[in-house]
Amino acid sequence: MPTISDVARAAGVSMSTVSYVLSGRRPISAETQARVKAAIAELGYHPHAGARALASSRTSVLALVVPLRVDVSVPVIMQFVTAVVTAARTYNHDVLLLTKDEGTAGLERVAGATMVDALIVMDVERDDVRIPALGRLKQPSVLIGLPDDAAGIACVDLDFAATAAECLRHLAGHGHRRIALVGPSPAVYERGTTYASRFLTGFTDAAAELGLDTVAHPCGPGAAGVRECLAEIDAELPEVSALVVHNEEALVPLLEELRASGRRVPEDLSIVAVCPRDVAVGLPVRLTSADIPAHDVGTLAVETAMNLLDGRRTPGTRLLAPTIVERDSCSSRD
Amino acid sequence: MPTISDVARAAGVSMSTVSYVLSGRRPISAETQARVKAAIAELGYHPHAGARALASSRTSVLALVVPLRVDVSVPVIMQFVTAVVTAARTYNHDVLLLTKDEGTAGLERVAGATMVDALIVMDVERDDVRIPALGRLKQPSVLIGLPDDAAGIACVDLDFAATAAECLRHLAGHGHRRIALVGPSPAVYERGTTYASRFLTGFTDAAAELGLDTVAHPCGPGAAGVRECLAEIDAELPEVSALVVHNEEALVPLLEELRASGRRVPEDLSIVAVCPRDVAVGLPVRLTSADIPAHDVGTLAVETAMNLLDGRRTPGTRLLAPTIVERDSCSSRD
DNA sequence: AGCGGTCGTCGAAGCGCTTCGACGATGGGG
DNA sequence: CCCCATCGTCGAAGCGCTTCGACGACCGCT
Repeated sequence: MPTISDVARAAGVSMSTVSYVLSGRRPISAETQARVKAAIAELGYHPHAGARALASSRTSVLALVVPLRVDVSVPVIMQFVTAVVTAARTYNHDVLLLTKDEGTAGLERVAGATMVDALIVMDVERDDVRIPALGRLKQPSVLIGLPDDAAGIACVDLDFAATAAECLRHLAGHGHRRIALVGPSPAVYERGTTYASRFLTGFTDAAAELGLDTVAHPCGPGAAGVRECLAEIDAELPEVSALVVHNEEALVPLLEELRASGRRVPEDLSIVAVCPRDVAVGLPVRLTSADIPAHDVGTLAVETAMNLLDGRRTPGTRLLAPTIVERDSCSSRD
Repeated sequence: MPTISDVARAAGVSMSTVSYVLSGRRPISAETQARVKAAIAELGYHPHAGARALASSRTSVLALVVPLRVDVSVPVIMQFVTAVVTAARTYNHDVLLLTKDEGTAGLERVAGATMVDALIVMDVERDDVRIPALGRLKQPSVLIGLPDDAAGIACVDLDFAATAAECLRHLAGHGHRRIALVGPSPAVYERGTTYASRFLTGFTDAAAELGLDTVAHPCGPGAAGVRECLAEIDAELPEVSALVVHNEEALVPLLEELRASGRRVPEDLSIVAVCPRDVAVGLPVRLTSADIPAHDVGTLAVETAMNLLDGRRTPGTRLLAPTIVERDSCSSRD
């Protein structure tokens, strides 16, 4: 492995000159640059990450904390992950993958050891113990999600309250007045994952504002969860004409259950789903959906982290506006 | 951030003593150890990863290369990833996440910069360009998968040929003689992902050996792919009584399509699927399946990497034996 | 002609850790 | 009783890089 001084010797310059060519932090003449770059290419030189980190106290690595045990759909998580990794690479950063189950210790380990420049944390809860821990680190962090007390922390997420309102507005625009929310699994609410409650609040508020008759129910896993949820909805809101489904896992069994019980979508029941586009179009009925912009959120999280690293002040919380895409699961009533 | 010399001063010993307490590479008296550990705890000392890497040329980081664009099911990939991350932590290592689309450059970057101690590479293809590149690195690597020429490289995977044979044996044991393989998407074959061809070869060989009538077809994405695949199977092998499905993505639309066309599982058609357990039990019909042991494979990959790092010789290729779990999708004929 | 200011480059001082050789202090064997 | 191991600890030399201060050379002014 050649070192920077091998390169310097080969190019007939000093180590510092090589370093400045690489970092661009001081002006170097075109000819010198060319000679240095040639030497680098010829020797196949790669700067040693550890040495660089030691001397500069920057690592070019981002930590990404992902949930391991999940009630939220795996493909969605993976979309966030790939968005973050891809975006990080555009800033010449790599991504160190931590799992949520390491809790606070994992954060402290990688931050304390100066393994990363910044942290991006997914799946934050209402009153997440990791938040105070993050505050104590010397590295900046960005949350994907929105805890109760987001003071002083950068947060990025979809605006779930607005999304719920938009779903209702869309259905109301098609003449629906009796609408039910099929929510995430009860476990998600209990854990205090705030996107669930933000969506629910948005749903309830918009329903009141629009003068709609609504009920909301969490929906447990599997066909059994779906059946139970539907039964409760039917009992509490007879002649419901539309469903807002904020639960990806429930989508397949839900459509199956409706089909089995002879209710056609959208003729008998309209559906607006909250899910990534590819899920919406991959089902037997192409669902009208509010997109979960995992890619945008992940990218924005990385950008925010980079701004923080550059000492730029950033808005504390960034909530992305919802987008509804009309497909085949929504009919009009009048 | 306290450094090792702060700790040394606080404990009244030299830096090297602190270092030896931490690494255990030289004997240190119990009293001294206690004093040092107390100082470490009190100061909240964390060794600086970069400095450590520079001095010792070991990073305690593993690179994991995952496929980004996938025809293989995302949850399965995620299972490998979590297995690798979890196993790595038991060896006090962290995981740097690379995506396959960076190709050879990504490997060379992290290896050249000494960011990682070893590499674990998923989704290797028949004649993967990354294999020669891996050979050139100074770090060892472990493949999850099996290329054509696995000489000199550590590989870990499920024994797909044996798995196929086992599936056929299971069905033959239930009296089935006319059996079709629903394979991965054509794209998977074209890309040269060898698990597909290994499975196919195992299927064909075992069919001959058992004297079965079989056909094999790849199965494109979505409901359309399934329909086409089934049509071809029915045309080429009338009165087929069982399906071996080696394609997770096809499972949902396949069951849907069978239901829609009035074929009951398992009364009219038996199915053995190749997929992780949770997928097999999460469908309308609980499928008899050959397990994809993502967790075991991931763990074994990490163990292999650690052995390699310790200079231990390891068997070049480790293929895990299949396990078939009987559920509700297989009926007997006689 | 003399002065200040860029520009391009160099030298050297660390960054925080590991590890090698050395060295007193014990202890056991001949 | 002496010698040689062994044990526990220390000092110092790097590991490969960044960065700060310095310093000629050269420019355009006055």
